[in-house]
Amino acid sequence: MRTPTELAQVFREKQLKLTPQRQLLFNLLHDNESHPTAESLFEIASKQMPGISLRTIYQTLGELAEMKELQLVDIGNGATRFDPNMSEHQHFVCDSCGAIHDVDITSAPKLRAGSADGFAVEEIGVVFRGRCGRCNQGDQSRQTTKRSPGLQAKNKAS
Amino acid sequence: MRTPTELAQVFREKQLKLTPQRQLLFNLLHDNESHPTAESLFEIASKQMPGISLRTIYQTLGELAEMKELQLVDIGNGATRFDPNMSEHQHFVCDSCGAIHDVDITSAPKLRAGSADGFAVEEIGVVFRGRCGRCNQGDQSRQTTKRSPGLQAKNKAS
DNA sequence: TGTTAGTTAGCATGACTTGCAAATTAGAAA
DNA sequence: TTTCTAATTTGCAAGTCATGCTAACTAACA
Ligand SMILES: [Mn+2]
Ligand SMILES: [Mn+2]
Ligand SMILES: [Zn+2]
Ligand SMILES: [Zn+2]
Repeated sequence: MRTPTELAQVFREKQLKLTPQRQLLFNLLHDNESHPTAESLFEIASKQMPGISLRTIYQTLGELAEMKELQLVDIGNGATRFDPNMSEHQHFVCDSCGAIHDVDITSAPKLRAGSADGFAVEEIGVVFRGRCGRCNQGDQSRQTTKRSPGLQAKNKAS
Repeated sequence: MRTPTELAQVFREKQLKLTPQRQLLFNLLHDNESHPTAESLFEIASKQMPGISLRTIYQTLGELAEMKELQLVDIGNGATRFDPNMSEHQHFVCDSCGAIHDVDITSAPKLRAGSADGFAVEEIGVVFRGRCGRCNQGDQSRQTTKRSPGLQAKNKAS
């Protein structure tokens, strides 16, 4: 994603208003590597701008995504994560703490879906799952990421 | 996924009842390569067994998943897809017709997340997107897969 | 055939998003 | 600076997908 200043320029050119809500989000997202959810951004934004609407967060995130200023990262479970880092990279999701880390697949050559099958691949999404370094060592801390609650219901610890 | 007969055996051993609902699903899922949603299975099942509950479909699918008899395929958008094919393979999702096809990555060597970062990768999910052979040629048929409706709202065709 | 633990069916509830319309406001013109 | 208006923000309803809960039901076995 571009800098808040650059984005302001882009918005002006498209006769989109430079509202304080938008500017705040530009700032919160710039260089943000936490892969936040709309909800988490809402909480943070609310501190600096009490009263801002969650609806507006979704709205703005959607606009930025449409403008290719950020990408949506779908990790299967839970809310969509937003990523201002548009460079080609993949993600590692920690099943323990829920954190998402960027992963650059330098080694693995470009994947190719069998074009022989007639598929026109436009996008490839890769998500690694496991436990991050911190969660790996030490405590078996409480699981944050809920993996299909129901599917584990039967494990009744009696 | 194993055959309906084999599954019956497994269920008996685990003192799980062999209900007609379960048997029906065993049959509908066996060798099913359509990557159905719970809803689509429900519709088909309803024809052979009017009155069957969608809740039961979800319930049974969850159990089978827990038993590693089928896997959940998350394509980001829409409902979860269920896949009785447990062999290691990836998926291609057609953005035009929504169909999901199996893809065997023979060429691409095993991906590895930088273990140097201390990540313990347990699972890798890969989803290819694009247009399938049929949708690629001929008509630019109506899009079935809805990609973030809101994000395209602004494209007002006036 | 009776007994009972395992299942099903319905409906409520929850998580995450989007639709909608009234109220508000940024930005340009007067 | 005041006025004007199209763009935006809000709050709330509604939608989609999935799970929680529990009364009614039944497969399986003695
Ligand atoms: Mn990222
Ligand atoms: Mn498959
Ligand atoms: Zn972690
Ligand atoms: Zn297609």
